[in-house]
Amino acid sequence: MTSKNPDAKAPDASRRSERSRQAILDAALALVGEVGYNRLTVEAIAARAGVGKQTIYRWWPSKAAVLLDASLALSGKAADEGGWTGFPDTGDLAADLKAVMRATVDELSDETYAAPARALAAAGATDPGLGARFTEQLLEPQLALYEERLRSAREAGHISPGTDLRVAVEMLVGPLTYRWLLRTGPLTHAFADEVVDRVLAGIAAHADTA
Amino acid sequence: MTSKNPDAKAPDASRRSERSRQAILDAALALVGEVGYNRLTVEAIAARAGVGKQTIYRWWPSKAAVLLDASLALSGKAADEGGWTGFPDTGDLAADLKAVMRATVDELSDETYAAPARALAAAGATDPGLGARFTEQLLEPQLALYEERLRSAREAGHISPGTDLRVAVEMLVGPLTYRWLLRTGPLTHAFADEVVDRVLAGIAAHADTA
Amino acid sequence: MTSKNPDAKAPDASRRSERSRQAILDAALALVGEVGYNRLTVEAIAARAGVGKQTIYRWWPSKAAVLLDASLALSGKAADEGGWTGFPDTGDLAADLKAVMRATVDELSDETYAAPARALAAAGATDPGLGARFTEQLLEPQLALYEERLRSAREAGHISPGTDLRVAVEMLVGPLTYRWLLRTGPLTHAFADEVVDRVLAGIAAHADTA
Amino acid sequence: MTSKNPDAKAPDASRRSERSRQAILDAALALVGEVGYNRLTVEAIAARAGVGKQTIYRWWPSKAAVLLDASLALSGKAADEGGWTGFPDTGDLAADLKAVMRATVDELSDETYAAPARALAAAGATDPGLGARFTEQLLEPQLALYEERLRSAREAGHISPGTDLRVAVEMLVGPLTYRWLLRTGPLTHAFADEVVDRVLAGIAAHADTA
DNA sequence: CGATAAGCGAGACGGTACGTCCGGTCTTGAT
DNA sequence: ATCAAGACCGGACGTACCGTCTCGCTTATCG
Repeated sequence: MTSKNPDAKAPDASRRSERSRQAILDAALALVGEVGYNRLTVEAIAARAGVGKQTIYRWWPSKAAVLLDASLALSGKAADEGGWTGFPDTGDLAADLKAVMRATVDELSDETYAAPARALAAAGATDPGLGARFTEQLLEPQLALYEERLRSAREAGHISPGTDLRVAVEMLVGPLTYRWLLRTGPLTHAFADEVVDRVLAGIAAHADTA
Repeated sequence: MTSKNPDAKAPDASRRSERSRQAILDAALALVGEVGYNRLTVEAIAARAGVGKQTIYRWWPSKAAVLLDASLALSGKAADEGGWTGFPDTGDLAADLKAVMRATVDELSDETYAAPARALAAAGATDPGLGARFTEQLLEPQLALYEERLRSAREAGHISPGTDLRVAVEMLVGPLTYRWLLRTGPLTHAFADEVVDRVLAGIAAHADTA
Repeated sequence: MTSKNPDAKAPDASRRSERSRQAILDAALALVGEVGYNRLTVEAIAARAGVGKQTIYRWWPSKAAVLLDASLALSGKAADEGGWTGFPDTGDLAADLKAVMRATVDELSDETYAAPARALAAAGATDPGLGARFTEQLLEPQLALYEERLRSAREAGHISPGTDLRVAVEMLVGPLTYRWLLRTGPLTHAFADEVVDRVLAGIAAHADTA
Repeated sequence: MTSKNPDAKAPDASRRSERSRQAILDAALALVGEVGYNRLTVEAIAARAGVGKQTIYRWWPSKAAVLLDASLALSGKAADEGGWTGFPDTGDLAADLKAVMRATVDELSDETYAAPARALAAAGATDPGLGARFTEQLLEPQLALYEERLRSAREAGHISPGTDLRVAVEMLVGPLTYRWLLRTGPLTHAFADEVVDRVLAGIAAHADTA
């Protein structure tokens, strides 16, 4: 009789109220922006959404899960609207990476997007289950795009063939995320550019030929 | 110019009970290891420490602040016992960095140390005030050691004279911290070594001379 | 026109749990007998009743109010069980009054009944709002019975037609209550009889005919 | 090791600070008037009096005891100032009793005097130990004056020689106190007069001669 | 006449209870 | 069967006071 009770009656998703689902996700995003994650409560989400608390608990296990779904919806909508078909690939790896990293800096500086993201990252650090979903559903798709671009560059011979692409990706986004979460310094385009330049220098093709 | 209530009577620190202070910090560390940060309560800390709740609220504004002080004390004690006088400087920069980064990997893999640290990093991400103290008091001293070692290397001509040391430091610890907090992959010595090698390649002296 | 906060959401009384209501009243009576009014706490009532504190605060403003309702229920039950249809009226006024007053003396000497009553009287003396409810709901019904009996006697010509019945009633119960609350002397049947005799002498029919 | 520890060092009364004693009693009276007995706290008394809490606990066992002493001092001062040498004895018993009872009505209607008195009566009803002191030290002296006056009347043949003086006294003050504490009706001179007349009629000399 | 011990103002301390908030479950009536 | 509404049990919150316990600091005897 654990929390993930296999006997639990799974709610019938086909009867789910789409209206309520949307209202809950909207309310969660609005409230996390207003009061922050720590003061965000399921009760307030329900009240704001005009929904019974049970309707939230029926479909999500925690406020963090609600917020994660809300963020997924948000990023999905952003992708649709922005017409993002993928990572730019102009042939100039440094330029492409800088363009994306600068856009990321801008996004992380906009508290509308950043507040829920920060909250989820923080909650995920403490709650492994949530963290797994967060990483898998929000982070990985992004990382995969980076990785794909780097793979293309490696095949083009622009970076060393022995480069571990996964490590390279994390060397790019790691420092950015570090500054963003831990606020050890200003999150600027210059910082992003510098990281890109140094990482590329570290994995450059000539590095192995030397 | 207090942060919250200018009318608040500041308690008289000279009368503070050292016995209670220690008991509270010990209890906080013990409990965060047992139940995790989310289930950690001020009430439980007080009970475990054999202390009135007010004695906690008198000296700390939140459980996060207690945990920060506890971590500071812990790292202070670790430094004392470990006889750490600073960063190793054998002349071999890569080896020195790898030694420290591997030690960090080990520490972050030991949940005894990692649980409170993760909790604080997460709480700090959400609470700027706390985050500032966390970064300043726990993180910066570590970063400063890295920076100093890199400065020494730069002066010795082992890395490019134009290197922004601060950025270099964050390129080292950023990816590590990223994996640790977001669990995007296993936190291994190999990963640490790879990061060190790639970063050093990126800031190597010959990079500019080439 | 609520007494305190016009914004307060009134709870929906139709959904109230009768089981909880009963458990709370029972627990309150039991506890006031065990530890006395001063050491009676809302927390203990809730614990004993197996109820959340909020369920008490939702329906009552204070422990005194709980105790008042508990006493009302108790006196209601006593009236039901005792088959009390009203004041005795045998035609012998003195005998009837003595019977009732002696019964009152017995009741007030039984701490089971007396403890909550004393507590309520005391709390009511200090808290006008509570006092009004106490007087109106517990005391007045009793006084009305006395008054009715005296009216019947006045109509029968057994007491002076000019007698202020209200004052007469309070001359009967006042001294009794005085001894009970202030413990200026033993509360005995003899005392009750003496008061009845003296008061009747003071309002006797011949007093005006003389 | 009970609360009345015989080993307890009795404080040395000869060293007691009269200034503090007065300040405490004054503060207690002032505060009980401002916030009522229930919200009166030892801490507030100490703060208002500019006194350490221990100085209160050293000399009194509870806030009720402080208030009792304060009331004693107050009634003592009132007696001094009023030049009250005792009960009036003009030879007209009814007139004398009415004069005193009317004065009592006036006093009980003045919340300055009434608030602490009501609080003490209420506290005494619930706390036997305090009640005993209250009755003995504040009430009995008053009752004794009544009793003395009635004895004088009995010796003068104005009331029946068989009258139980103690009961007679309580028949006079009981109804008054009852109305005052339980607020069953307005506390007026007319009420006092009516009670005096009826009681005297009940214990009149001719009552036995008839 | 200087030590020494009391009372004293101040307030930190271990506790208990307060009244509130919210988590997560359950019940009711409407759709 | 889901939903809006919200009562319910439980538990933690942060606060207010309780009564005890040091702290230095006057006093005010007494050796």
